[in-house]
Order: sequence, then structure tokens, then C-alpha cells
Amino acid sequence: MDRFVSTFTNKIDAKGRVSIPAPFRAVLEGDGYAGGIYCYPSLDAPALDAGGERLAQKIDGLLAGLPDYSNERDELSVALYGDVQILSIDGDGRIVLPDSLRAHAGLQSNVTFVGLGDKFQMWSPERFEDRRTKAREKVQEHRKLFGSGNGNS
Amino acid sequence: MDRFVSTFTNKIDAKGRVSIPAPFRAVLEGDGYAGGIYCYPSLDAPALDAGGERLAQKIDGLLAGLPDYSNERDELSVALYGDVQILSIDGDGRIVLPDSLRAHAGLQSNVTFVGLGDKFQMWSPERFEDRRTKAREKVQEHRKLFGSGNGNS
DNA sequence: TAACAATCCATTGACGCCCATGAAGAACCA
DNA sequence: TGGTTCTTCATGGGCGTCAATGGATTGTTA
Repeated sequence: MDRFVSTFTNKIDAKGRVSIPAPFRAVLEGDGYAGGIYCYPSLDAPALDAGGERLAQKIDGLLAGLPDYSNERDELSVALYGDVQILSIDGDGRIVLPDSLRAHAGLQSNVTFVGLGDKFQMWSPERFEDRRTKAREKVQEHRKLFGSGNGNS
Repeated sequence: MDRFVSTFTNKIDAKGRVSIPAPFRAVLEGDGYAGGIYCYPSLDAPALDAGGERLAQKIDGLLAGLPDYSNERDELSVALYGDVQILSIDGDGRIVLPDSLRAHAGLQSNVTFVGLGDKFQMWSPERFEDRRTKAREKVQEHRKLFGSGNGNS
């Protein structure tokens, strides 16, 4: 398995630690694990994006496509790199979320990890439930565009 | 054999395990089995959709068309990946259904597996019987509309 | 030395893995 | 054709391992 898939909900303890779901850790290790994960506030959602080396490379690739010294590149660099934190994973597979990140995602006592293929997100469980409901509606709308896939009448 | 066909009803035991019907397992194996099945709540029915690698690739295919890091992609990713759970199959061909999934489908002590070609669904037997009856009635109506009798009655 | 952070250890509960049983169907033989 | 045996599955239970969580201990820095 080499992609982040599925969702898990874990607890934040008194010290602010959260266990990364074991399957996600396995992906990170296969990904060229470098002692920590890359984590930053989602640009368009009250959540945190995170991933390993592959994610970092993708961000690099995204910026590489833009001309040097363009406004767009500067803005994106700031947006993408500026808020990135490297969170180290302790011996038990846990990370500590800094306050700034926790605030952005509204994380309190539980974190829902959502696999998105190349990366994963961390959500407050309540907010995620919200988003999920809305996302489902969207998929319903777009269904016809996708055509196949859901072949029940 | 390479498609999911026919329906079977199996029991959920005290530990929450259900046997996947043997014919379905055979399909999964021929499908590039990777240690588990992909399972998510059906969008338009009180049931669960599930399948193997082929189904996963279909989901990937939907996202592949969208640009990285677009809002659109993120939202759809959440909908498509976020709901998906990977259920591992034990040595005896059984899976364990998490509570969230069981709740969506109203599963209690029995599960009806319904083959749908590329994927299959899991229903509570009662609800499936309902749906099936209604489907039959619909067919009857259509027959009348189509006029001509092949005359059974 | 106090406060904080990082590492280590212990508990518990879930999950994967193994084997046993029994029923149903298929093949086989008389 | 009838009976018998063998195999395949579904189901139940026991057990060991691993992951998640909480707490303690050590190290570090002001």
C-alpha cells in the first residue's frame, strides 16, 4: 500500500500528542521518511494538510512550473512554504501539534485523519462530518459528469 | 469469472465479523488483491459499496483529471477518499465492519451481499427485500406500459 | 532549580491469525 | 439411481501481537 486512504480518529492527550494512524505511518516510511512530516494549514478548509517526502516534492514541482520572480510564484511560495511546519514523530508514532496549527483547524480533544492519496488531512471530527456531508452532495451533482462508476438505477 | 454476480446473505458474529461470499472472494483475488477491500457508504442507498483494486482505480481515475491542489480536487478527494475504508480480509475470508459503516447501512445480525459487476453492495436483509419488492413492482408497471402481454399472471 | 520538552515504559483493548466444528454440495462408486 | 465419501464454506471461539493512550522519568535550557 502506498497511498493515504481511509479515515481514522485519534485522541489528543494532555500534552498535545496525537498518534498518527499506523497505516499512514507505513505509507510515510515507504515514502522516504526523513524524521518528520510536513504540515501546514489547508488553503481552503479549516483543516491541516500533511504528508511526507512525496508531498514536499509535489509542492516543489508546483512552484517550479511558475516563472521566477513572478507575483504568483511569490504568493504561492509564501502560502505553501510559509506556514509549513516539520513535525517530528516520536518513538511511539506520535506528533505534537503547535497551537497555531491547532487553532486553524479548531482541534480540541480529537483529530480525524483523512487519507487523500498523496497527502492526508487532519480535521476536527465535527467539522469533518460537516464537510463530508457537503462533499457528498457535490458528488451527487457531478455524478452525471463522471458518467460511469455508480451503476445503480 | 471476473464480475460480482448474485446475492448471498451471511451472518455477523459476536466480534462483528462477516464472511465474504466465496464467489466474491474469487473475483477479488483475480482483481489484483492487495490485502483488503475498499468500502464506503452508498451515495443513494442505505447500503455499503465495496470492491477491489479495480474499484480503487476507478476512483483514482476520477481525480486524475483534476489539477493538483485545486479546490475542486480537494473537495472531491474528501468525498471520494474520505469516506472510503480499507477492510482487511482475514485468513478465513472475513471482514470486520466498523460501526460507522454498520450504522449507515443499518446492519445488525445479517448482511446481504449483492453483486453489481465491478463492485458489490452490502445491505441489511430487510431493507434489501424492501428495495427488491419495489423494484419488482416497477418492472410490473413498465410491462403494462409496454403493452403486450407475455401472458403470465 | 524550576519549567518545559523529549524519550521511555506500562496498560489495555482491538485486531489479526489460528484451529475446530458442522452443514451443504459435489463427486464418486456400487 | 441411491448411497457414501470428500471437499468446500460459513461460523464460532481462543490466543498472541500490535497499536493507541496515559503516565513517569530523564534531559535541557533559561
